Formats: sequence, structure tokens, C-alpha cells
Amino acid sequence: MNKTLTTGDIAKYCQVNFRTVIRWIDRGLLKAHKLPGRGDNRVKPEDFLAFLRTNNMPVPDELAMMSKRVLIVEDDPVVAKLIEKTLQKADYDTRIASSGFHAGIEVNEFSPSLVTLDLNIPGMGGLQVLKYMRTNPVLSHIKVLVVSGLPQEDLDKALEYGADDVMSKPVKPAALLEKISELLG
Amino acid sequence: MNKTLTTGDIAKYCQVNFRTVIRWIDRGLLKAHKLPGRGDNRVKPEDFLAFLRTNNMPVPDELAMMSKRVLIVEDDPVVAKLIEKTLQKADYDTRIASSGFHAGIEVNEFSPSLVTLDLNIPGMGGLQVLKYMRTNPVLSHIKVLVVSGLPQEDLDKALEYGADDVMSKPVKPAALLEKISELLG
DNA sequence: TAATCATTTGTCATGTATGTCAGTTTAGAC
DNA sequence: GTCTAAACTGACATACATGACAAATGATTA
Repeated sequence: MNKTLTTGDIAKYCQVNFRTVIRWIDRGLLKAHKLPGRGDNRVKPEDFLAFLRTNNMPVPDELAMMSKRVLIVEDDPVVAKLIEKTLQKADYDTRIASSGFHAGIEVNEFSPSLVTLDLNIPGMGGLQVLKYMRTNPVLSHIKVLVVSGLPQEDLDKALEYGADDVMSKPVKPAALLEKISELLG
Repeated sequence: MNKTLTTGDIAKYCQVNFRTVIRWIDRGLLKAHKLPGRGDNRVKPEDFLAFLRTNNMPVPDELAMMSKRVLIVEDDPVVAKLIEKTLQKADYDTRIASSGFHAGIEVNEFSPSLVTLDLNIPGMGGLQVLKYMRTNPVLSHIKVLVVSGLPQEDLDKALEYGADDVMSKPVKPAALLEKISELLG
């Protein structure tokens, strides 16, 4: 499913009238762009997925693969690889970002449904990333699991900033998987 | 990508039927010229970009380099606004990013052809942004103009890292515009 | 519980853009 | 020069947008 979606497609997925879909778009609830001729709306799959998630709507099977994407934001390549292996064994689609900037790129390009976030990425940017994700409506539906070696008070701060959950390093694979499936389920 | 585009190319980019593209051309919505034989349409990349922009349609990555968009990566809102005003007067399309993560998002979403980069941004050193942009083939075509108040040795370092040019703060609007048009021209 | 109001969604009819198919032609590659 | 993939056209079917109005939903109050 890499095709852009029409209002009709989305109407079928959501089992509503396509008129309603158009209204969602008009109201800015669902991101779309228009074709020049009649003004047909086209929706990118990732935007549709974001819409479904923000509204707690069921994700159709064709898009389910996209909802098992996890972005690993982690400075240390060893830890990153460890997390990646763990997740891939559990059939997750993963990508690694090693800096705040890289994370920004991947969040957009990869459209993960969950991000594991190290607070220690270069420039003390972990909290910045979290803060931005929580204030940007386009990204606010993405679950954030903070994974950090910092003391408890920093983890608490992360929770204040809007992290969905926190884990302290070193992480145990089983516990990590459990937490992630809990957050995504 | 300096090649003229066929209707098929554009159909793929816009994810519509090529028949529709031909109709856009016939209706004068999209500028094109015809080949003598069968009347094949050829579209110049800049005309296609203009078409996409006037219709608020997403710009494919491959064409991002042709646009007149500038992303201002700058921590200080006063400086950012100053740069933005200067560029907008010169008819550039601009956006501001205030952190490394934010910059990553905007680089993807906005598809700028040039980035003005402050080295002092939070969340990630400007140099790391630069480094990443220069090692990622998808982003390497984007021009980077470093604008910083740091001493000359840091600017030299930025050039080593692959900045297309550097300017020290405070920047004079005229000089900034000249440099940017030089880089994009 | 029932009545009210505000908001959202569904329905219908109409005009129009887009998709599809078949058949033809040519541009580009070898 | 030959061949194939891709572009053009025309006709037709499909699907989308719009506006107006009806129906459903949900919250509030009596």
C-alpha cells in the first residue's frame, strides 16, 4: 500500500460516507492535498494512519504493517543494534536514528507508530525531541518510550514532558517487547 | 534531474492516470510543449514545480532541488525572523526550525533547496546536522549556508564538513541575499 | 425520563473530472 | 534499421465534489 488514497478509499476503510471524509478533510482533521481539476482529495497513507491513531480508530489490515514500525533513537550503536535485533525478532519494522536531526528525518520518512528515545543523544536533545513531538499535532499520536541510563529524576522529567512510558538501561529484551506491545496494543 | 518530464513521469509523481495529466496540460493548468511527431508532451521541471506549488501538492524528493525554498535553522527567534523577512521580500518561500529535530522534520516536509544553519542550535550541534546532511544522499543536494556568531575557526570547520558557504553574524540582509542567490543560481 | 439544541453524519441529485479500454503511432534503445 | 515500451486519441464508465436537506448522535436541562 504505497498509493495515495481517495476519499472513496478512506470511506470504505472507515465505513462512513465519503461525504463525511471530505468534511474531515475540510475541517483539517485529515491531511490531504487536492488535484487541480475537480479538487479531488488525495491522502498519503501515513497521514491516514496518523489520523486513525489520533482518533483511536481500528487500523485496516493493509495498513497494519505500517503500524508495526518502531524508530530507535539511540546514540550508542551497540545498544541500538541490540534493541533492533530484539524488535525484529518480534516482527517489527525498525529503523535507527543516531541524532535529533536524524530522528526528525526518520519520523517523517518512516512514519513510525512508536519511538524508543534515548535522552542522551548528542546535544542533550532527548527532551527537546520529546517536547517537540508532544506539541506538534501531526506527531502527537506517536508513542514515545524513553529508554535511558540517566537517574530516575530524569525519567520522571521525561514522563512530565509526555513520554508514554520509560525504561532504565540496561533494558531486558523481554521487558522491552512487553512494554512496546502494550503501548501499541 | 535536469531532464524534461513526460506525461508518464508526472503521472507517477502525482499518482494519477497519465490521461489526467494530458487533460491538465490541455486545459492549460500545466505548462508543456509538444513534440512534432505524435504530439508528445514535455514538461520542464520548473514548470512542474510551479504547478505543484500553485496547487499545494507535495513536492517529490527528486525535484526538491529545483524549488526556491529556504529552511532557516536558527535558535534565536529574533534572528530567525530577521532572516525570514529578508528572504520573503526577495520572494523566497521560507520556514523556520528551532532545533535539530525540528530541522529534520522540516527538511523532509518542506523540501528546501537551501538551508541556513546556525551552529548553536539546541538538541544537536549544527555541525552534526551538517555532517548528516552531507552523508545522506537524499539530502546531499541541499545547499547549506552556515550563519553563525562563532569564531572563524568554527566557520572553517563548517566548511570542512561540507558547508557550501559561511557567514558570520550579524548578517547584512543584502549580503545574505546575494550569497543565497549565488548558491541557488 | 423526556425535551431541547447543537453538531455531525447520511442521502440525493447534478455536473464534471478522472479512470479505463482499445487501437494507433512514435520515440528511444539496441 | 528493427523492435519494444510508452505516448496519443476517443469513447465510455466510474467516481468525486458540491449543495441542500433529512436523519442521527450527544450533551444539557427540566
